[in-house]
Amino acid sequence: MKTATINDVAKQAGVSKKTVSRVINNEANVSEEMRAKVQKAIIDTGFKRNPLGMALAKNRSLFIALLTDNPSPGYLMKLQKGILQGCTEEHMGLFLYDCSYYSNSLLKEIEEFIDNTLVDGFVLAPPICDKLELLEMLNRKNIQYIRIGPSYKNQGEFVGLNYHKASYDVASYLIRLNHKRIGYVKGHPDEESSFIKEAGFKQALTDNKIELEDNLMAQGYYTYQSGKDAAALLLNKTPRPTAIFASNDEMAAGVLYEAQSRGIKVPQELSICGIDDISITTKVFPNITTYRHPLVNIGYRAAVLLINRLKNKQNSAPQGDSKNNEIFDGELVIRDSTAQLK
Amino acid sequence: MKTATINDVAKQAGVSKKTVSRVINNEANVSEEMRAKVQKAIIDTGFKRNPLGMALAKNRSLFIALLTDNPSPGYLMKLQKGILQGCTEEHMGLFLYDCSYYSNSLLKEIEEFIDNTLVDGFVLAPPICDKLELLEMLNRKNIQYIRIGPSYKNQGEFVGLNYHKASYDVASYLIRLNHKRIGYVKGHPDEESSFIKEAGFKQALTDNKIELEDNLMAQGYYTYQSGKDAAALLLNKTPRPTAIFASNDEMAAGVLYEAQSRGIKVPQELSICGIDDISITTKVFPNITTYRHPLVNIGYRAAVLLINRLKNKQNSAPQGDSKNNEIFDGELVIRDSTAQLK
DNA sequence: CTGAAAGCGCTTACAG
DNA sequence: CTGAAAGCGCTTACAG
Repeated sequence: MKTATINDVAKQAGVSKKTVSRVINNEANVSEEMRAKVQKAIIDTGFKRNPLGMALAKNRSLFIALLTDNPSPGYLMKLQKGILQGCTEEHMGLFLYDCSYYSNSLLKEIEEFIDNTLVDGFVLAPPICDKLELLEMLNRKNIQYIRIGPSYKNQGEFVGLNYHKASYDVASYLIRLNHKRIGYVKGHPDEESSFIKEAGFKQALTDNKIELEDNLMAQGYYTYQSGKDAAALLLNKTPRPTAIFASNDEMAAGVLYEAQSRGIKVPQELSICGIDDISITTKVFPNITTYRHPLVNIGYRAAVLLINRLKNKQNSAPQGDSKNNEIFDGELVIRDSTAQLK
Repeated sequence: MKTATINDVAKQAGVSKKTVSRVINNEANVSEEMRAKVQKAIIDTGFKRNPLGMALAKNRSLFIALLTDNPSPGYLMKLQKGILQGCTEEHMGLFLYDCSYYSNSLLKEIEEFIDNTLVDGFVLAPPICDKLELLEMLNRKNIQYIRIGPSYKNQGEFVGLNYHKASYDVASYLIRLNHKRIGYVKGHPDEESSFIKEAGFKQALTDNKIELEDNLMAQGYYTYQSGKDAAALLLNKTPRPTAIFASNDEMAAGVLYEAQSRGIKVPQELSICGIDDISITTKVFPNITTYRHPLVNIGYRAAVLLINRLKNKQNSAPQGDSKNNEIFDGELVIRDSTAQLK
C-alpha cells in the first residue's frame, strides 16, 4: 500500500497537480467547485503531503529545532514538553540540538547542524538565547528563531516571564514574613534575566525601606552547584541571613542542601525560595517556595509563534517586521521552605 | 553564496553526477583516479550533500527520533544527552516525540508523526519500549528501532543495563550493612526491567539466607509519587524495615521524602537506596546511594547502532537479522543515605 | 481561475 | 568502471 501522492489525487479528481498543490497550501484563486473535488479526492486516496518533496522544492524544511545548553534538567524538560506540544499540534517535527555555550567552535557546529538537517527555525533556550554572535549568524543566514527569555538588544522575537515582577513578588513575600536580612543569589552574569530579576529584588527592598547590603548578594550561575557555593558564602556571614532568595530553583535546591548539611533547620532557622517551579522543588524536603514560571505554556507559545511565522513567510508576502513577543505572568507558590520570622 | 550541489561538483571534476554520487556514498567500483578528482572538487566547491534530495530519491530520511514517555526527567535527560551525542557525531538530526503510554490513540499518533516527518528510525525509551503493539506496528511499516532496556519477547535490538546484577549488588550491599528487614519498591508492572530487578533482589536475599517477606514488597510505578506512596505503606509496618531499596532513583527520592516528612532520620534510622544514578540523587539531602546506570553511554551506543544499521541497509545488501544487542554493567555508588545497622 | 513545463538535489535502473 | 535518462513528490514561473 504505497501512500498516495499529489499525482494520484490529481488523477482521482480530474484536475492538474498544480491545482491540488493550491488546495493543500490553502492558496486563494481556486474555485469552490475545484476545491471541493480536490478535497474529496484527498480523503478518498488518503493523501498526505510528503514533507520532503515540499522541502526540496521550496528549499525550506519547515522543521524546527530546540537549541539548548541549560544546566537545569527540570527547567529544560518543562520547556521541551511545551514546545513539543506546539510542534505536534502543527504537525511538525522538532529536532533537538545540545551545544556548549562556551565552546569556541559553537557557531561552526551550529552551522554544520543546519547543513545536516536543513532546519529553518530555532527555539533558543537560555543561556544560548543571549549569545549575540549566534543571533547575528542566524540573521545573516536568514534562519528564523524565537528566544525564550526577556527582550535582548532588540534581537528577534521572544516569549518569556515577567522576571521583574517575579523577583519583586518573591522578595515582597519574604519581607511580609518579617525577614530583613535576605541573602540573594544572582543569576548567570551573561543572561539578561539575571539583571532584571536582581532589579526586581532591589526594588522590593527599596519599596519596603530595607537597606540593601552588598555582602548579602552572592554571585550564582543558575546551576545547583553555584547555589550551594553561594549559600556556603552567605551562611558564613554574621549575623547570618534569615532568608535566602535564589534567583532560580536549581540554585535554591543547592542552597537547601548546603543549609541542611550544616544542620541548619529549614524553614525554622532559614527560609529559602527560588523562581521557576521546576519539579525538584516538590521532590526535596521541605518542598521549596517558588514563583511559577509557566514554562510549558511558554514553550508551547514559542513553538506556535515560530511555526506560524515560517508558514506565513511561505504563503503570503512577508508581513513586515512586526514582532509578536509574549510576556507571561506567573504566581507565587508558597510551600514549606519559608516561615514567618519570630 | 548558494551552496554547491552535486551538479557543481560534477562539472568541476569533469565527471558525471552519478560518479559524484558514488563517491559521496562510498560505493565500490570507482577508480582511484576518479575518486581523487571528485574528492578535490568536493573540497573546492565546499559541497555538502543535501539530505532532503537524498531523502526524496531514496524514500528514507535518515532522520531518527527519540520516542519517550518517561516519568523521570533526570533519567530522560541523561539518555537524551547520549543519543544526541551519537547523532551529532554521525551528522544526523534527532527528532523528539513525546507520547502517552496509556493513550488509546497512541499508535495512530505515532503513525501520524512518521508521516509528518518521514523518520526512518526510532530509539525507544522505557516504558514505551515494552509496548508490543507499537513494536509490531513498526515491524509492519518496516521502520527500524532500537530499544533501551532488557531483551523483550525477542523484539528488535536493545541496549541496556545488567538489571539483575544491579539489584543483586545493591541488595547485597544492604545485607553487608547488616540489614535484614529490607523493604523493596517494585518497578512498573508493564516494564520488563521490573521483573529482572525483582529477581536480582530476591536472589541476593536467598544467597544470604534471608527470608523473603512478602509484606515488605510494595508496588511502585517508577515515579516519584509511587515511591512516596510505597514508602508510606512500608513505614507503617511493625517492626519497621531498617532499609528500603527502591528499584529506581526517582522512587528512592520519594521514599526519602516520605521518611523525612515522618521525622525518620536517614540514614541513622533508615537506609535508602535506588538504581540509575540520576541527577536528583546528588541534589537531595542526604545524597542517595545508588547503582550507576550508564545512561549517557547507553543512549550514545543506541544511537550509533541504529544509525549504522540504517546506513548499512542503504548501501549494501541487507545483512541478515543478526542482532547487535549491548548490555552494560554499572557499579554501586555509595553515598550518604545508607548506614551500617548497629 | 487553471494547467503544462521545468526544476529542487539527489538516486535507481539500465546500458555500455 | 562510467554515464545518460528517468524519477522521487512537490513547487515556481509562466502562459492562457
